[in-house]
Amino acid sequence: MTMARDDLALPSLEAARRLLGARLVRDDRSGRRVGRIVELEAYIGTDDRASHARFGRTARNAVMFGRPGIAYVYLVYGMHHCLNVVSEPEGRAAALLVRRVVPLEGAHLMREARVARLRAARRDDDTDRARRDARRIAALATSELTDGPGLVTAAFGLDRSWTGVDLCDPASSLRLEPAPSDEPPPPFAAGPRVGIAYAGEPWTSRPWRLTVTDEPFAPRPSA
DNA sequence: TCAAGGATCCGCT
DNA sequence: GCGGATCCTTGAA
Repeated sequence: MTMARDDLALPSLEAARRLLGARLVRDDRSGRRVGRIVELEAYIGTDDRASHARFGRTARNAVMFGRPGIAYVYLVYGMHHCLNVVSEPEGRAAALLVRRVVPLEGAHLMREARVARLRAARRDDDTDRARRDARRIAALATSELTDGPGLVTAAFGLDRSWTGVDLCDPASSLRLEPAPSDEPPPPFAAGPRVGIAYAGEPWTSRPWRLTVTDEPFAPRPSA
C-alpha cells in the first residue's frame, strides 16, 4: 500500500503532518531500503521567497506546479541532491523537502550507496582517501546514514533523474508508504527552515520545518 | 551570452 | 567553528 495522493493534495503543512512518520521506500533488484520520515520542510506557493517557485514556473520547478505525490529532486551547491514531495492540489506550486529519515531496513545498502556517491564525487583516484571514506562511513551509526537532505539522496541513490517519479504508485521503485496502522501519528515540533537567509523576512522565520520528537536522536527543533 | 549564488556536507583548525 | 567544493539555474544584458 502506498500513501494516498489525497493526503498530499492538502495545504502543505497538513500534508507534511501526514507524511511525518511515513516510510520512504526504495525497492529494486539490489534490495530494499526503508526510512522513517522524521524531518520535513515546506516550500509553499510562489510568494515564498525561499521556494524554487519564487520566480514563477520554469523548466526546473515545473513539477512543483503539477500533481501532488510526484518527486522533485534538484541539485544544490553543485554537488548535493535534495528529494522533495510535491504537495497541494495541482496548479498550486508547493513541495516538502525530505531533510531526514531514520533507516529501518537496508542500512547496508545505504552505506554502500553513501560510499559510491563519494567515489563518484572524487575527481582523482586517490585510493588512500577512498579507503578513509569507506572506513568513515562504516563507522557511522545507522541513524547518521540519512541525517540530512543530501545524505538521504546519497543513501537512497537518488539524483535529478528521479524527478517526476510518482511516489504514490505502488509500481514505482521509489515510493511512500504510510506507517503501520498500529503506530500512532508521531509528536512533532515546528521551527524555522534552514539555509534560507537569502529569502528575508517573514520567510526565514516561518515555522515550516517539522521535526518528529519521539526519535531517540531527534535533533532540536531550533538547531 | 554572462555572472552570481545556492533548500549542503566534509575536512581541517 | 569555518571555508571550500562544484555546477546548474536564473535574471539581466
